[in-house]
Amino acid sequence: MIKIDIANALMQALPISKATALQIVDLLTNRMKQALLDDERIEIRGFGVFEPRPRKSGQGRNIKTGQRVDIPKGRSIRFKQGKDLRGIEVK
Amino acid sequence: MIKIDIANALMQALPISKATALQIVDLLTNRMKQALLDDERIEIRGFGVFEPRPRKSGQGRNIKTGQRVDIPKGRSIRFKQGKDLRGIEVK
DNA sequence: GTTCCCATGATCAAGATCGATATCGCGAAT
DNA sequence: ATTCGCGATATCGATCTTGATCATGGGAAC
Repeated sequence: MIKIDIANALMQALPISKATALQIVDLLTNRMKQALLDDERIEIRGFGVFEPRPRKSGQGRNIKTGQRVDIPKGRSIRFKQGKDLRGIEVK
Repeated sequence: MIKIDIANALMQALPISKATALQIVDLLTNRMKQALLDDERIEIRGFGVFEPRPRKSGQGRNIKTGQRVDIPKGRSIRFKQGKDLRGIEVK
């Protein structure tokens, strides 16, 4: 599923054009990006929670040279699946 | 940021009611949930990728009883942040 | 606006999994 | 059709994962 698929789902359920649907998707993702970049957590019950969290990790490895590389602390976004997505049966 | 905040952002940018905005948010999250439950990956360039993946884990521990608990293989949703969310500066 | 209900966070340990890097091929997005 | 983000890959330390229970607050009903 990619952006277009989501937009299609939207325009099928609402009386809007695909262009508008795409606008909406972009709008939402942009707002969410802003929030996450602003270190704000996003919680949508039933779906999941996006939580920006500091990462200190340690060191990785440069595949080319094989040498170790220090991984700066930085920050990562953790997505914790909500109840509706938990307990998924293994197919 | 919670569902209402997202809906507000939507209604501020588009000529729609808050009720409609909420509908849209629910619609999107529901469709995404369906896709994920259907073992489908969701990719939105720049934002991130939701990827259902099998988990085999091993065993955890029940805090109450202190006894080990077998962690069933199940499935988890991994969210990999896109380029726009990577390289977040540490504040 | 106000209230009620139930999803979520925190907590334990230990083992599975992730993340960062560089390059290229593929495919998402325009 | 063009552009440019993403997957795959290797290593290994940091981080996530599960279950039970209470407190908190998301979010929906009134």
